[in-house]
Amino acid sequence: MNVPVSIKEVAAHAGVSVATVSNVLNRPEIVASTTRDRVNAAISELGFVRNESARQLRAGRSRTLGLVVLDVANPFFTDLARGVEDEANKAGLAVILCNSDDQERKENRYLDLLEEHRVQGVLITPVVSGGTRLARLQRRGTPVVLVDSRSPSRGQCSVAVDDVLGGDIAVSHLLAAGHERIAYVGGPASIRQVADRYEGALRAMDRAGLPPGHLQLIRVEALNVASGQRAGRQVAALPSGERPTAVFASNDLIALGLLQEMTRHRIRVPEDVSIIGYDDIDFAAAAAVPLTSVRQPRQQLGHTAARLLLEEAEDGEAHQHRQVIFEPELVVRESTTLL
Amino acid sequence: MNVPVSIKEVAAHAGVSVATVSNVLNRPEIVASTTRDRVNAAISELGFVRNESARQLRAGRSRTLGLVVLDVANPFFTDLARGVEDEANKAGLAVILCNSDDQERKENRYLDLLEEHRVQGVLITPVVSGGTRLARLQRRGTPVVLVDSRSPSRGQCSVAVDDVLGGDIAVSHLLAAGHERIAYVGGPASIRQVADRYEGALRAMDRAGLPPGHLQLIRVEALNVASGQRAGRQVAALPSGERPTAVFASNDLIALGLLQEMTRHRIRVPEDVSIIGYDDIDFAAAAAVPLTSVRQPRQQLGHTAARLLLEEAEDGEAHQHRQVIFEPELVVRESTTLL
DNA sequence: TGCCTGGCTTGATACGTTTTAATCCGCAGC
DNA sequence: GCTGCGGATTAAAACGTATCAAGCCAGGCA
Repeated sequence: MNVPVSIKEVAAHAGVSVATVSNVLNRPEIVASTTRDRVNAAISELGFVRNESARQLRAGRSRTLGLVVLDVANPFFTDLARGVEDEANKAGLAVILCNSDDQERKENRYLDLLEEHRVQGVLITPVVSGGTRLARLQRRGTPVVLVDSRSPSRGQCSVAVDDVLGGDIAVSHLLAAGHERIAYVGGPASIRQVADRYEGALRAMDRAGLPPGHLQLIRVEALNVASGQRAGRQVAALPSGERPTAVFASNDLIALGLLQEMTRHRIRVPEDVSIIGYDDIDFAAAAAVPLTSVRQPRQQLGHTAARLLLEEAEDGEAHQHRQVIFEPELVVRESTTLL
Repeated sequence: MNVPVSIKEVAAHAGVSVATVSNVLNRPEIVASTTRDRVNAAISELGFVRNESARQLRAGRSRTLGLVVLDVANPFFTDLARGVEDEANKAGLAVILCNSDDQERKENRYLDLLEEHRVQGVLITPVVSGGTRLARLQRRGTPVVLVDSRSPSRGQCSVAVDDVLGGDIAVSHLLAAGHERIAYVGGPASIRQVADRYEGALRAMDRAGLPPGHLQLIRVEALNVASGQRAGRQVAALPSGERPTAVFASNDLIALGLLQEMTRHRIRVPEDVSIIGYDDIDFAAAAAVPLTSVRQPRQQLGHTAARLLLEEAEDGEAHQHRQVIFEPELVVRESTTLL
């Protein structure tokens, strides 16, 4: 039983033609019930399993879709993936999850692979924004939806969260609590999310009548816990008179790193320093000092992106590209307090 | 350019036969260099992309492999997936990552899907151990490697970590630090990992001359942060004379939940209660009190599993199944201390 | 000149499925 | 008895690729 059985053998075994077997599989209602039963019996007796490759070849396109993320280890992306998966499953599609690891080379390799698989479409948070490979893929007819990144050209669908607003919300919360000496810990400026949140932070400062220079900027080289720790050591090293009373971290991983370093240096959170993160990943609530954070609708982001993609795959040429933008939401926990 | 171009059009454009084009793609060395150049020119000019479905149909099997995990949101599994991915990529294979979510129904659905895709093999941490669907899949010729779970029957390859030893190591560490009132927070007993770590813990107690009843057992219903918090509330509710001086959590997510709850109740870690986790996920080191934990070689687990699978896919009938067992390793940080 | 050799190239076939158009057959209506 | 109809079935073609056996041709040898 080591060699898979084909529709042909099922047909022979049931004494019908292959077309009938195929009909039983795809439009059971048009075949007479006695024949149907006979075919089904043959199928389970022989252990027949459809060959997806053959179906795809015939259909001209596959029943899968590609999702390319920057970092599978970041809970933000696994939650997003979860949303995509739900929606895809509902439509009977499988998801190929690819991890570009922030490297353009890996991203390109995966895009090639997905194109060879003739996926119905690609959901991607691109490493760089003007990628030629991605444009080419799309030009050749594969629907592409940008995830957590806005389309510059309106030539494609995209799903994102308003990060400027998010930055504004975060800093407004700190200002409302009486903080004025505030620092922003941002990753590489090339990452749009980082830049937007900074812009939002400045907007909030401005509205409060504070000059932009007033917001202290601490740069880190990546959006992970280790970088947050390094930033934390910088903050801890400041004399307490110059130390910010509140820190806005550009994501929760950074915030967790900061928090750990504060604790290690016996700087109390939130009494000495308030910390606010971004994303509201599950670990944020579970931190030793539960993190105040700006929540992004992660799963919904995934849902929506997948739905847009399916829509586009359905509509074909007639498709109207859409740019969906969600609003983030403040979640107050214990890591921030009144000054 | 919306309809993909096939090998046939490339052939026409280059003035050769389809066989030659195929040769250029698969065995370039056997075709004359001038022809090769002409074909390559045609390929890039027309924007030809191989059709993977057709290749697979012809080859009889796909160039992908399936990985089914219990919980993508658990960093243990994403790290493992990373290891699998590395190894698979090296062999030119893509990975379909499936999330069974601890539900047998979803697991079965994914197994069907993978079989229809004619994957080269399946790597799986099964929801239940005696699954008939899995056995059937294997009987029909798809190589299966059990991941983080030992094969009961030796009828298949498996990769696991010695969890009994891990439990022993954890509790021995606590005993050596002078703790005697120790609690074990375990998930559902049906999960092998949970049971094995418990057994190891008892073994260490026994060696130290302590009766099994001495190890306090706290059951939780799942291996996640929320369950850890619930366990933490139980522990905090005990009068301090009866409260364990050390807690061994069956994984890091539980330990993080415990830690948070201790902090909330002003029970100091490690001064009042030592906590040791299991897995050593990245968040363990980044917790506000960096967690002592029992490290599993997660990526290596993935590497090895993938390699075993590829071996089996290669060897065919002649394959000798292997059971690989890794040893866990103690990582001491700040959440445990001398009594 | 005829034959062989070896390097390249190619025609034909198969992989497993779906779908279209055609066929078959029993039966009602005239 | 013939026609037409409609439901059930089927033969055949197509999807794009890889491979095998066969073919072609230039050049070397007898």
